[in-house]
Amino acid sequence: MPKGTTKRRPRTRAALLDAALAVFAEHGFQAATIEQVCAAAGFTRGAFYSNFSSKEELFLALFDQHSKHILERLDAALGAVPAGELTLPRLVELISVVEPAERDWYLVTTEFTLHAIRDPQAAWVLARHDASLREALAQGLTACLARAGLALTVPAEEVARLLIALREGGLAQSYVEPEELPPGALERRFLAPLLAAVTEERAH
Amino acid sequence: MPKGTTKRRPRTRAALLDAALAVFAEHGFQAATIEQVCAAAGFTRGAFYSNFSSKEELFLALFDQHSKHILERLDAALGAVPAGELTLPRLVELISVVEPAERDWYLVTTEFTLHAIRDPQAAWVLARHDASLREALAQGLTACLARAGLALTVPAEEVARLLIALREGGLAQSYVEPEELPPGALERRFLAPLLAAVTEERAH
DNA sequence: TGTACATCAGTGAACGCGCGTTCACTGATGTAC
DNA sequence: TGTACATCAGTGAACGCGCGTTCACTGATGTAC
Repeated sequence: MPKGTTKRRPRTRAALLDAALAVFAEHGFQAATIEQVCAAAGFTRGAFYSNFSSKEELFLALFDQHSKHILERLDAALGAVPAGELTLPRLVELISVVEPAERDWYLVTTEFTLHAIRDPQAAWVLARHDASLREALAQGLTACLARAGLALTVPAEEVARLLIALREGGLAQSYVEPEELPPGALERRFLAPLLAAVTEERAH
Repeated sequence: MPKGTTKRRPRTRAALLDAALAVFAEHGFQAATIEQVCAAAGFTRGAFYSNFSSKEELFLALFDQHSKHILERLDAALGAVPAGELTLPRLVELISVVEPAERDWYLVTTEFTLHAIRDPQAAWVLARHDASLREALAQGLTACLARAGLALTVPAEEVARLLIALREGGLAQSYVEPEELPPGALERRFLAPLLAAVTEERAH
């Protein structure tokens, strides 16, 4: 007689989350129906309510999953560069990378941001995530620049804010007209002069 | 016997648009109901369908109104600076201004952007607006810098893209946590070094 | 300036559909023996 | 290794409410005389 959750459970939940990402990205949170999510995952609506208490909770869970994912990826990317080989152009390239899957996440997380601007509780959740993302980015950036013999002349966290704003704002333009502005192009063009403007040679 | 439209018509339409901005900003396009818009404007739903063919059309009309408004404001702002008095700090301040009403517009136009990323027809509408905004910004910026004795070293239109990305991305962060990052703060901090990095003294 | 009347503008009840959520049930899982 | 059975997981029909849209009607507008 099963006591806790069975092996199926986490797989079903994961399938629903994957499906939700795709469906929310295609239709938006409000317009997307639970039926669509369940159909995409190969389940019925009952299965959904067995795993999530509401559509809203699904949205939160999806955001939460992304939060963890993006932090891991950032740590991996900024940490995995061989110490000697880090030049400014390589750092720029590192920051400018936009994966294809990013589009769906952009759509969902931007919608979550709008939700957060309207709803204090969601704002708190988003703010906490943003803060840890900024911190990780600030630390990683500082460390990377140090390895390239450079130091920031303004607080790292504010530079992190700038980079995030540039990425988000750039992606908005890119996804509306992908041929006009490929994702990451704005960073590739402006990041080097921009970082140069807020760094100096480090005395060691 | 009235032949064309009466005086009431445009006033009703304007009232509905004003109400729609407020209601869409508060609840989002999908969650907002036509009943809410009509109530806020002081009309019944019938009046709405007498002026707009659908909720979608209202959204488009609202975006269209904003497009015109923002272009006018940009022209006014960049054009109205006394020729002699334009310094880089003043230009930065000019670009960094964020009006209180901007928040509602940010919510509605960002939602429209997400819509446009999903829908080619909306994308076309948005792209046309963005293009004229970029052009106006590029021209205005070039002219302003010229008056300050400076010239851009990269295409003005790409700098315009950068400024727009920075503003949109910055506003997203500001509106989630207004106390942490006041609207326009990112521009005020980074615009001067950034512009300095992409301009040079003009030989004349 | 007033009045009649054709047209325009807005009213509000009704329709109908779609979707979030519930619930009684069936099948799957996995432990105990 | 098999089997019984308690619990867990997912099924799918039904509910009910809310909202976009329609439409027959009433009141407002403004021109003609």
